[in-house]
Amino acid sequence: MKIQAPKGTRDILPSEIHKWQYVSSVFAKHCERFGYKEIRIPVFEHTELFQRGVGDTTDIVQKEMYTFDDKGGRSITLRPEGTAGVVRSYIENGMFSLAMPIKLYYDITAYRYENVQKGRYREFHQFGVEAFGAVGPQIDVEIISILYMFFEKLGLRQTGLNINSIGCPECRSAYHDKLKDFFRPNLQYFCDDCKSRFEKNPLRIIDCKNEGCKRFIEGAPRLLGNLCEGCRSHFEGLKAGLDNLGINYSIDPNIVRGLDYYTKTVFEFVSENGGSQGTICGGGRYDGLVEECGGPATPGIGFALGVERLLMELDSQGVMIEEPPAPDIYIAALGQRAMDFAQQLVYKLRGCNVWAETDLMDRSLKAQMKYADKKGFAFTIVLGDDEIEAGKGVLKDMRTGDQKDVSLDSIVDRLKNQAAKQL
RNA sequence: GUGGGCUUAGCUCAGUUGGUUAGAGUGCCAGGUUGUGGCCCUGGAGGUCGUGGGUUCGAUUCCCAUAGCUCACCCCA
Repeated sequence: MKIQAPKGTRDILPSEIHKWQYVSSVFAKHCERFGYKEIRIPVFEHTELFQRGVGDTTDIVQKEMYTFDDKGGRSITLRPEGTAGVVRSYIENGMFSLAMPIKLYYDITAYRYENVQKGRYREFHQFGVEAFGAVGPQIDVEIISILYMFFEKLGLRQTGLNINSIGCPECRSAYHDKLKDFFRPNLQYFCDDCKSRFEKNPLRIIDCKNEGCKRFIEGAPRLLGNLCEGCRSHFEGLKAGLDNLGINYSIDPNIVRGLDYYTKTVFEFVSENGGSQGTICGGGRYDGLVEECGGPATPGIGFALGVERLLMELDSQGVMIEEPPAPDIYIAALGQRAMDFAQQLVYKLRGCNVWAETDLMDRSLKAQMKYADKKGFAFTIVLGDDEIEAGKGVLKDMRTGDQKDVSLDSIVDRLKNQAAKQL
């Protein structure tokens, strides 16, 4: 039986790697400009971190985690997202004693055991940002502006920003009571999922897509209209801050985010090209998370951006990503003397940062030329006994087909100081 | 967890109303030029026709099961 990549994983092949490298490097430089530093966290953590951090009631923890016991009997889980690990690191490394706010970004893989479909994989890539220590809405605005400008830099259009506030524990518990009072008379008619949500997180009942439930959801009080004074003014501050920067947004009271740790601000960027996996990026504030994970009470906010979905969106919007550069020069050699010389030559050229290759398969001149053509070399040098004897090589421009003799003594110096393309 | 579609060469796909050695295009390798790529011509390698079972004289083709891929629901990046 042929061994295949596990379901939901895929190879990123050399033919497409330049796209990944491009978005990663643009993202990294972009974040640095906002004062964020990269953090690298483990692929796996103790299972408990995600149970506490992401939340026991979430789909992620309930059914999507890659969890196993290691040989020491510890329960280990492949990270289903990045925030929990970053928070753990923040606490473990005492970052709360560094200059606030702490501003971090990351470029990671994440793992969720789900059925795959377009834009959804079991191993997927996320760019993320987390900021700790800032209470006010200014940091919310900065975080969102990172994304807004990032999409602009990449040349994306029509990517909609939706924002919402889901309140703090105080106004949420008051609101939960209100919601429960609203749902309680009809509780018996709700689906099983909703019945269990009723106690744990009644907020999520509103999201239920079940037709039977929808009838009783209609007219339910909205959290956005029931925020406490602090949360209300925070949300107002966020909107004013976005307006101040000219960032367009819509208010979507239905955004809840599937992770339990969110408080106050939640937001997402969605593709307007439809598609069921339209959420390219999601994020929000998590003021209780650091404390929940055992650290000092510290406000935080961040986002995660799906790299697969970002690339899909770039593709569907026709945004071109520059092809990798063509190789500089191929040394085609005939005969042992010439081949030995060619080996020396490419070695020297490589030492001078010139992209040079020569034959490794004892192939005919014709086959070597074919290779140079297929790989897109700008130039070749043909070397045989005659050339070695005369101290010259035949330099060929592969695009035009023009050939001319070049001195072998000076060839390295010439290529060292100027790109082969300019020869 | 639930439902639909698909599965023949590295890739994209034909095909067989069940019948000797299963095809094309493309890609790869080589030759046509014993010192020259692209175009063209010729040849070669490459397939247990997803896997297992059944029906049949005979199955890639019909039936059943199963796996994988894919799309969608839920949820999410």
